[in-house]
Amino acid sequence: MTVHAKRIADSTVRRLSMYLRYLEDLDQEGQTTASSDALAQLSGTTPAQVRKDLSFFGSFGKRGLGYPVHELTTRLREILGLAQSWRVIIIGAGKIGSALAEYRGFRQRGFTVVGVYDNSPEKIGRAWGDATVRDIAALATDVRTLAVDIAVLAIPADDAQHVVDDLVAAGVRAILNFAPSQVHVPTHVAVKHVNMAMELEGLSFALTNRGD
Amino acid sequence: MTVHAKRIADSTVRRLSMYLRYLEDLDQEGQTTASSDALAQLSGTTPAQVRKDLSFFGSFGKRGLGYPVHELTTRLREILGLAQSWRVIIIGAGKIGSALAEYRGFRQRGFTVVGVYDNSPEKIGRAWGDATVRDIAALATDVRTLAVDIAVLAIPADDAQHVVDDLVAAGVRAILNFAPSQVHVPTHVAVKHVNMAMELEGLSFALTNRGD
DNA sequence: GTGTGTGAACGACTTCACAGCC
DNA sequence: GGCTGTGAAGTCGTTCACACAC
Repeated sequence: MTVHAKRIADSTVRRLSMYLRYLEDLDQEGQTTASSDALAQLSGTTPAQVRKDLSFFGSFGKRGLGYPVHELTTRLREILGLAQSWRVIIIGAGKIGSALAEYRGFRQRGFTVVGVYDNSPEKIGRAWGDATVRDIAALATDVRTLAVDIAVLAIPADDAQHVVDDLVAAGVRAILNFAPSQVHVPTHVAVKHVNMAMELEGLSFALTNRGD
Repeated sequence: MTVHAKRIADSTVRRLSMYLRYLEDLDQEGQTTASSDALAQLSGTTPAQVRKDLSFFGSFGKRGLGYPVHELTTRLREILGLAQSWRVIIIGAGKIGSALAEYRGFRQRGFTVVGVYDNSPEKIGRAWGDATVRDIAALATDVRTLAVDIAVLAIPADDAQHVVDDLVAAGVRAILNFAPSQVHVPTHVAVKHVNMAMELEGLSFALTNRGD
């Protein structure tokens, strides 16, 4: 299963994620089919792109009709690995972490927070949602006992690489990094960066060079 | 000034932003020059990429030596439009917005929060950092009087397009969208998306298809 | 010798365009 | 008639490799 001849591009996966979101909406609205054109308009891409993206994984559509909404929704969940539940820890008991944990879609999509960590004595031991903030020193052992799949880093940039090294050593294979710094990992570890500052600077650049 | 023959790629701008971050560090450490190789290693890219990125804007380096750290730092700030201060409003007085406003780099880079908005009666009127949460209904007029450059959207996906339309009508030309939905804007408006759910799903995909 | 600047080669993603099927 | 699936063509970004400057 999920044997791909080609490596799937990052951009494709991102779009699949977006298609899924809109398909869920359509499904709830009772739509039974959706054309590549409709999906494209919703997700801000082109019909050809939608068809190409989906074609990497099979032929889900019916010519002359479009794609079966409910079926494709299920299929996309499988493809994205959302048919199962992922065990997530959040490192850094600050605003970002709690914004994430609070986010409805987070649980809805099968991500479960199984631990929250911080290095500040003031925060350790405090209640945090359903969980209790634990000492970051416990990470190495907890990663194994909690069977952690994904670690979310919401800590200062200077600490990021150090913590990542510990996580990787402990066996974590997926990291979502909110710290505004590049982290280095072995090839078998997947890392995604969310860098608000960078996006903001992208806007700054756009505003500055708008007149060209 | 800033007359570019070519359109600068988004990926290039993102890397410039990263180079700047590391150059600032190097500058503070007292480093006077940095090679493309050094910058590449810090930012997780290649030396050729660094040189190419910078070459779009001029010849800053000295052959055999590298790039002058302080000078390049200043130059990159100018290029990215960070030499000036940008006036930012945050829409949605929740965790995400406050995480952003709290972030040190935010102010440091010249982004100033000039207003915070929400539609919840419970939140309107409350203090929020230095500001007071205002009614989202005041947006249209405030955008002009406050001379807003950038609007940050930290509201539910369903409300995003509606608010964006209002913002665009009021003259905002740069939007940072944290809502997990695509928003449609005229071409003269710059939009960046930060979608945590999408990144997380990218990791889910990677974990699911790791064995390939 | 060391490291930049850059055209040329390469590779990857996107768009086109049309055959095929409903 | 409408819409998918997909090779082919096109476009855009990255990597190479080397002349050139310090």
